[in-house]
Parts: sequence; structure tokens; C-alpha cells
Amino acid sequence: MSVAYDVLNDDDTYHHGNLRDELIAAAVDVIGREGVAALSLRALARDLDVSHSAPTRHFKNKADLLSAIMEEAYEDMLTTTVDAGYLAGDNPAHRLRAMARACMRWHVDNRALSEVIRNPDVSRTAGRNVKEVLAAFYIHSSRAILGAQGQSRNPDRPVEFVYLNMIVSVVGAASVLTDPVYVETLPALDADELIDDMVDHLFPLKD
Amino acid sequence: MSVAYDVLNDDDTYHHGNLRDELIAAAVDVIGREGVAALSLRALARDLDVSHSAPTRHFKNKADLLSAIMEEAYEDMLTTTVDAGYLAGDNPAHRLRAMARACMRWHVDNRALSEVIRNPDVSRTAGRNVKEVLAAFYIHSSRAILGAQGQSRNPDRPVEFVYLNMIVSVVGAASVLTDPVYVETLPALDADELIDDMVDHLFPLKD
DNA sequence: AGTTAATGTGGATACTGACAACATGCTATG
DNA sequence: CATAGCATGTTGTCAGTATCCACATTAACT
Repeated sequence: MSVAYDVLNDDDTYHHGNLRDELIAAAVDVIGREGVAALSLRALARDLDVSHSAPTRHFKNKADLLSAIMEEAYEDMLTTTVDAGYLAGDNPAHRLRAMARACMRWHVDNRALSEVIRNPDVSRTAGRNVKEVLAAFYIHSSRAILGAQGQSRNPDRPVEFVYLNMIVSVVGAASVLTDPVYVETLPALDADELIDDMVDHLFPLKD
Repeated sequence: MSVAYDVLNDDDTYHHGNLRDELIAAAVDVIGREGVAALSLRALARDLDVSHSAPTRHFKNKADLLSAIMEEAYEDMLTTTVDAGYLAGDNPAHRLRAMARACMRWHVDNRALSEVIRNPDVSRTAGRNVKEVLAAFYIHSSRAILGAQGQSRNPDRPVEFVYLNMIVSVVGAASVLTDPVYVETLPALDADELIDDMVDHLFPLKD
């Protein structure tokens, strides 16, 4: 260091050390509090005490940062719901219900990430990774659906439609449950009750 | 006009005449092609051959413009689905199904408007009008639901949950059917088929 | 030690949103 | 018909931002 008396921050290194991950974390924080539109690369750099163009080394531009967040989010969502399926035991119907519930809960519990992956301006720039994760999601889900169909009240419904209906319900629930307009408009909206009701209706058990 | 030979544009008036509506139309056009993020007040002004701050007279800022679009969109959505209900005849179950279908179709047919009303950054600034429209929507829908419950396979399901499930399905279908990631990932996705299937499952008829 | 790639800095440019002061045309009222 | 008031549009300006570039510092590897 050229300055001899660097007393105030002696552990200050030129390299930040973990800028990429901290950028993502800070971005998710901002998005959760103020929304995607309020995201600013310069503001992020300021928060992390780093020059205004340091983020460029890790993310080509803002869309690139959001893409990275979207990728991590999709992976997290996938593992969370697949894990929940395995934890639910061997009964296929129960497993499927657990997956749907977990996926909805993930969206509610990860508002910021959910907002990112549901943002058309972000998903427009989705790369191959994201599509592979979604393909894997389809594999896992359709397997669970096929296993559960025998116990369902709608055994003849095509798998693709059941899958799509599940995705639609998950995404829609995420939208409605996190949208201030709906939350303020609707009568006494309890997320868990709604999720249970929707899962019951999506995958009704015979007994 | 101070310039005597104003040959090129003799019908050019100082006042644009209909700037507000054309701003909205141009904005919806841009959003439909490039998304909400690509919207720029200055670009809109350029497109309409108007000074860069002329839009300020009609919309205090960008959020204000988007709010106005959202209001019009919600009203249009409401009237479209309510009208479809009345056109469907007297059978309550058929009426409800027609409303759900029309609402989903509205979203698919009005991608740009749907994208606006589903954008959290926009709905965060929603005014009282929007909430009143949604309240009216709830009134209309719950009336239809109550009428249809006797014919449904789930007569005991609470009205609020049926309504919420309908909203969730509509919003979710809009998200999935317009999201490039899902459209490219999913196997042969036909919007009309999916809508029919989901409505059938949402409001099953006895016969 | 010396080379090289990765990472961070500072400056320059262009675009954007927002504001303020001014210009213009419409309209109502005397 | 004059003129005052108002709605609308214009020009000028400023701060914040994204993005690109040349350069500095560090780490890693030979």
C-alpha cells in the first residue's frame, strides 16, 4: 500500500475475494425489498465498497447478473421440491402432493428469487442451463404423476396436462400470494390454507 | 406559424391533440415487442415526434404511465370476462366456465397488458381504482361460483378458495403461456387445449 | 523471479428520468 | 372582441446509470 498509515482498514485487500457471490446476495436483498426495477449495478458496487465497474468482471451487464440469479434460483427450486418428494415416502400420490406443496412454498419463502424467475424481461435471456433444469423438473414431475395417477380421481388425464396444471398453479400462486394488489384486495388470505386447498384439488386422494 | 413556407407538414399543429392515448398505445406496443424493461419515456416521445418531456404533462413519471396502463387493462379484463359470462346463457356452471376461459384467453390475447398487470414493480404502485376493479371482479365471480356450486363436483368447497384457485390458474396460465422459457421447454404447448383442460378440471360438470 | 490471467480502478460517453422556465394555442368570460 | 387562465408542448439542465476502455494490482503458475 502506498499510504503508510492505513489505520482505518488494515485488512483491506485490493481484491474483494468473493465479489461474485456477494453481488448476487446483495442483489437478491435489494430485489426482495424494492423489486427488480430498483436494481442498480452502481448501487450494488457502492454497497460492497467496490468501484462502479468492478461488477463488470463477473457479470457482463445487468441482464447477465439477473440471468445468474435466475439459474441459481431454478436449481434451488428444483432440488427443494424433488427433495420434498423423496422425503414424503413411497406413496406416489403423497409424494406428488408433497412436491407441489414444496414448490409453492419455495416461491412464497423466496419472494425475491421467485420474482426474478417469473420476470419476462429476465427469462427472455434464459440460457441453456435454465432450460435443462426445467427439463429435469419435467422428468421428475411426470414420473411422480404417472405413479400417482392410479390413486387419483382423474386417472385418464394426460400427464402433460397434469404437469402443466401443476406448474400453472405454482406460478400463479406465487404471483397472487406476493402481489400487493391481490393481498390487499382479497379477504383474509392465508398462504398455507390456500396452498393446501389447491393441492387437495389438484391431486385429490380417493379416501 | 412564424415560418411562412411550412410545406413539409402543413397539418402539423403545435399541440399533438391526442398525446395521452397515443403514448399508451405506443407504450403497449413497445412492451409487447420488447418488454416492460425496454420502455423509455424519451423513446416514446421520439416515436411520436414530440419533445422529450411532453409526456410529463400526461404522466408524472414512468410509474404513472404504467399505472394508467394497468388501470385500463384491469377494466378491460373485467368487462371481457363478465361479458363472456352473460353471453354464456343461464346455466350457472356454464357461465362460470365461460368466465374462466375468457379471462385466460384475455391474458393470452393481450400479452403486453397481461405482462403489465402481473409486474410486481407496477402493481406495487396500484391506486384505488385498480383495487375497486378487483373488488368488483370478486363480486361477479363469487356470484357465479355460488350459482354453480350445486352443479359442481365439489359443492362444499369454500367460495373464497374456488375464487382464489380460479385467479391463481388464470394468472399462472398467463405467466406460463407467455414465458419463453416454458414455451420452449414444454412439449407441444397448445394454449387453447391447456385452457380447456384446466377449466374442465377447475369446474368439472357432473354429466 | 517472471509471465500471465484474473480482478479491481478511474475516466469517458451516451442514455435516461426528472425538474424548471418558457412558449403556444384553446376557451371562457367580460 | 379582447384578454386572462389553463392545458399542452418545448428547450435547457442535472443527476443517476450502463457500458466501454485503458490502466493498476494481485494471484497463480512455471
